[in-house]
Order: sequence, then C-alpha cells, then structure tokens
Amino acid sequence: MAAPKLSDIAKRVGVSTAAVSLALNKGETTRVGPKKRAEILRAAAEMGYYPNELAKALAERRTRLLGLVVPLRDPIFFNQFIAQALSGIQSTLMRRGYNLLIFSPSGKPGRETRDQIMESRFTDGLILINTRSCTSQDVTDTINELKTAGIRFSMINSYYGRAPINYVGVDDAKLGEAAANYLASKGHRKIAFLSGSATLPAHLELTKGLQRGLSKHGLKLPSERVGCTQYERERAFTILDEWFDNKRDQPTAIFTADEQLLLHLYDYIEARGLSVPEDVSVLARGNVGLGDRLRPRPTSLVIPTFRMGELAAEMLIDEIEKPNGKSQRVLLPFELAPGTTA
Amino acid sequence: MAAPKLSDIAKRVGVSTAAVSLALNKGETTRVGPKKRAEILRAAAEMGYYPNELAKALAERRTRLLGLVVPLRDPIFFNQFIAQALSGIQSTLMRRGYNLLIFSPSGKPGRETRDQIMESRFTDGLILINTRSCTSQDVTDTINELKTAGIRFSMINSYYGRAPINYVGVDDAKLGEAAANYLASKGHRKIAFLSGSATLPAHLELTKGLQRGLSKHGLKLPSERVGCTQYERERAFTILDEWFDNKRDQPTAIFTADEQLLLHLYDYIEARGLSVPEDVSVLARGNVGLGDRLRPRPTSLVIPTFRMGELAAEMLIDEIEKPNGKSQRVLLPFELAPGTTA
DNA sequence: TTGAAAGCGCTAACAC
DNA sequence: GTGTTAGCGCTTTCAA
Repeated sequence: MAAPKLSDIAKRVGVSTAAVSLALNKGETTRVGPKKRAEILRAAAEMGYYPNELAKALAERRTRLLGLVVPLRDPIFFNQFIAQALSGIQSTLMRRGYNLLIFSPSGKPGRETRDQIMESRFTDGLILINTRSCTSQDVTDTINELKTAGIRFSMINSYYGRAPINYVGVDDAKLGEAAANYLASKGHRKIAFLSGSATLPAHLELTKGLQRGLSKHGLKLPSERVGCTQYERERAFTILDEWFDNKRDQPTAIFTADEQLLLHLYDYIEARGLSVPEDVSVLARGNVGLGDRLRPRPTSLVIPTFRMGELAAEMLIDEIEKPNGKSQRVLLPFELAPGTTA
Repeated sequence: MAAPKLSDIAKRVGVSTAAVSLALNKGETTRVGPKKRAEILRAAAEMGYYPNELAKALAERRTRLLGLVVPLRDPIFFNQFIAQALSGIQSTLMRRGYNLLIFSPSGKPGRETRDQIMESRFTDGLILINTRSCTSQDVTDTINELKTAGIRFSMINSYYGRAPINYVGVDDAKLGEAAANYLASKGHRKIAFLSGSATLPAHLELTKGLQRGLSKHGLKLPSERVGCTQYERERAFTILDEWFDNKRDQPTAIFTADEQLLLHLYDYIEARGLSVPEDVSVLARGNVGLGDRLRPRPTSLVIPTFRMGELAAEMLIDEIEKPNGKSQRVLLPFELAPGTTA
C-alpha cells in the first residue's frame, strides 16, 4: 500500500486535486465550500494522508531548510562553541518553522564549502560558522563563491572585513583591549598571550587590541610573550615551559584566545603543579558552557555564542522571507564573567 | 539570472534533456556519444550548472537525507551522549554520502514524534535517540507509529523490548551486574544507586542487574539506597544528604546511572567537602567524553556511544538501500575505564 | 545511440 | 466559488 497522495483523496471524494490541496492547507479560505472541505478532511484522515514535503517544496520553490556549513575537519559536535551556536540557531528555527540540514563533510579537503554549496539547492539558505581553522583568505573566498552563486547565507564569527553580508560576531580587537586593560589594572606588567595560529583572523584582531590596551598602561606585548600552539598540546607545553623556565621574565598573567587553549593551559598548570592565581593569573576568552565544570573557575571574557546563533538564523530567515531587506553586520557585546583565576 | 537547468543546457547544445542527464550522471555509459558528451560537459561547466537536488529527489524518490529524532526538551547539543552519537552518525553518513536533517522541536509537548514523522517525508529514514526522558511506553508507541506509517528507522538506546527493529544499545542489566560485581569485589557492602527516575527503562534494567550482581556476593540493594533525583540538583542533594547524614548506614560506594547524575554527585561532593574515594567510592555509567575533564577522574563503565551512532546509521542505510535485509538488534559491549574514584 | 514523453506529488495561475 | 491545467526540474521508460 503506497502512501496515499493528493490525487487519491481527490478521486475518492470526487473533486480536483486542487480542491484537496486548498482544503488541507489554506485553513479558512473561501475557496472550498464547508461541507466539501469536511468531506475532504475526513477522507484524508481516514486514508492516513501525509503530504509529500518534497513535492511541496519543489512546487513552492522553498524547503524551509537551512544548511549548516562548518569548515572544520574535527567532529563538530564536540566543540562547545558550535554546540552553543547550534542551540541558538535551533531556537530560532523552531520559532520560525525551519529545520536544519547538517552536511556531512565530503572528505575531499578544501572542497567542502563548494560541495556544500551544491547541496544547498536543497536548502533555502546557509549558516556558516567560522572556526579556528579558517584563514581570512578562506573566509573571503567563501563569501565570494556564495555571492556569485546567488546563495543566501549568514555568517558567524571571525570575519572582520567589510563586505555587505549578514554577519554576527564580536569585536575581538575591543575584546583584546579589554583583556589588556583588565589585567594591567590588576597590576600585571608581564602579560602573555596564548593563541592558536598567527594566521587566524581572530589572532590578528586580538593582538591588535592587546597592544592598544597595554600601551595605554605603558606596557608592551613582546613577541616572546605571544605563543601559537597550533592547537597541539605538545607545542603548548613547550611554549609554556619556555615562559615558566625563564624565572626573570616569567609572565604573571596569561590571556588565552579560546577554549581549547585554555584546556591545554589547565593541563599544563596541573602537570607543573602551579597554583592559580598565586603563581600565574589566567584570563580566558570565550568558553561559555565550560566555565561551570572547570576548576578553578576561569575568569573569562564571555562571548554570547547562543545569541549569535539565534541572531544569525533570524537574519537569514528574514532575508529569505522578505528579499528586499538589507544585510546586516552585527557585533555583539562580550562580558566579563568573574572566576577565581584572575 | 536564474540558475541554469538541464533544459537550458540541452537547448544550448541542441540535444534532449535526457541526453544531458545521462551524460552528466551516468559517467561511462554508452548511452551518449563521446563528443556529444564532451560538448554537454563543457556547456554545463560554462553555464555554472548545479543540479536541483530537490527535483532529483522527487524523481528518484529518495533524498539521501536521514532525519534525527531526539525526544527531548533540552537543547540537544549540550548532551555529551548525543554529541558522541551524532559524531558517530556523521561518520557513517559521510562515508555513505548521506546528510542529516535535524528537526526543530515543534514546541507542542508530546507531538514531537508525530510531527517529525510527517516531516520525515523529506527523509529516507529516521534515527531515533532515546534519552532519559523516554518512558518505555513512549518508546513502544513511537515504534508502532513508525511501523504503521511504513517509515524506516533505526533506534539508539533504552529499548529492551523484542520488536524486530533496527536497534543499537547496551545490555544495561549486564552493566548493572558488572557494576555490582566490581564494587563488591573491592569490598564494598553498602552500595547505593543514584538514578534519574524509576520509570525509565534503563533504571529498571540497571536495578535488575545490580540486584543480581549483589546477591551473588550475599548483598542487597535496599530501596533506601536507590535514589531517584528526577535530574534535579536539589533533589539529588536531598537524597545524598539522607545517605550521608545517616552515619550508621552510610553507603561506601555510589553507582550513578548517567552523566548528569554524576555531575550532580560531583557538585555535592565538592560542596560537602568529601574526599573520593576515601569517604566514598564512585562508579559511573557512561560519561564518555567527560572523563577527561572531570577531577577526580571518574571510574566508569563506558558505553561506546560513538560506535552506537555509527552502527545505527549503517544499519538504517543498509535497509534503505537493500530493502530485503532483516532488521538487526545489536547490543554493544561496555568497558571499564579506570579512574581514581573507585 | 538518441529524442520524446510520461511521470514524481504538489501548488498556483487561470478559466469556468 | 470551483475545477482545470500548466508547471516545478529531473529521471526513466519507450520508441525511433
């Protein structure tokens, strides 16, 4: 018994498929007489009719599906940042009646975004979350590709350019400055910056901000005190060893650029038996959901990741539903979350 | 400039749409002559042609989309168990060329599954992950609904019935027995069980197993030593207070039924200033990715959640692609992961 | 080898 | 008001 379709109902009741479609979908329209409608509804229920969303979507030229693009090799679901953003996205999608399509990475390195663009004929638009593996070049390339393909999208994080796109992020230069300010006002003179990679957009912004902030306190950020771990634990340990073996120039405070780096730092602190903040102060960027479970509780400049997802989805759906609107670039405020480490 | 379609290419090259479809999709078939094919391919590339997956899907009656159903009110992306399973699912989907559709919860309580079944006309099949909020009744109801709707699916976790469905889980009775065995052999006589809710399928299985295991050591699991927190922190604290205020009958070991309960227990232990395992031993079920970040590191009976997701997806896709196959019920082995708490 | 044509199941424009 | 019809963009027989 194949699934009943619109025309089956039509045949049974003795009306046109159009009438059935109308009766079923356009609630209180006048297009169908009340008793004909009742008959149709009853038949549909009896036959256990469910619409074929696919056919519907093809005819309406819209799927109410948004695609998620995460240019990242790692499994995306373990990343707290992404988890937060996804929750925010979901909250909007739920409210507006959309669903989320998660593309499986193609496996062919570099081609992911392109492939996902192709698949996107299945979706009404794309949400892009930039992660620590996106260079500034990657990001602008992607933007161009999407623009020329005429695909609607909305981007989260790590784009500091000026192209007119839907974007939600934070002002990382400002965040860096705030970090410098905070630590310097606490009396720290030797402040180190633990980062991922010097080529990351966020790294550049944060560094800029740190320098600006420090210079207001008559301080500097010498390159020996900027450590790029490439997100490798080993490398992080090497860098930290260098900092802490050098008794004379040992930093008294460390600012970490993201969650992963903070975890490595915690591991190091535990391994070396340091006390925080006695031996060294720690200030972290990000790490939203993590703060609760870490001991000691990190002092952080928290990024509103959930809200970012929520907003990005909102902006995208707005653009889809009323194509006249302008694209927006939104920078959300960050917040100091007190912990015991700085 | 609307997106070019098959017929645009056909018109331009001067062939039928069928020829274009063949040339583009059926690689080395003999249906199209080599130079005609070359021409078609070139034209397609020049015009920047991407197929409309929607139309394709409608014609082929398959989307290569799998839907995810999580009957849970909470944001699903924060649940480590689900995150693990999702990663496993993704790994299979990637290998087999499918994508994942995440339904947004409808908001109407109780209707979620039904709604998602309707939406499922968009997908080739459904993956269901049962969580701690699923009663045994919920699960069987869902199974029946899906069966009568003729929807293919594959279920993860918490179904201990015998219906012939694709299912991946662990033998929780056996796990409970193993827990009892482990703790009893370490000399514990007063073993308590911290669980979520007495109505959960897993609770029943675990209890059964614990009792079986304990009785082999001449021990019992009195009802005072089974605590159901309803996953509320307050309630957990009340129960634990009762256990620890009663000096005479204080448990020397606690077995926790899942990750969330373990976290509450850790909070309690910290708040009350207990030492583990000196004051009390802790053995946890599950908590795969969490173990690394918790201090002290929990001793756990680890469930292969990633593998569960991987397998569930595999089984579902197999059934979709060769409908003759039988459905399978797979119970995966759990493993003792040593920590410092028991 | 190739082209024409009939769907896939639904919506929406257009007659009646 | 109600029914008819022409698509949506692609795949796949079936003739030629």
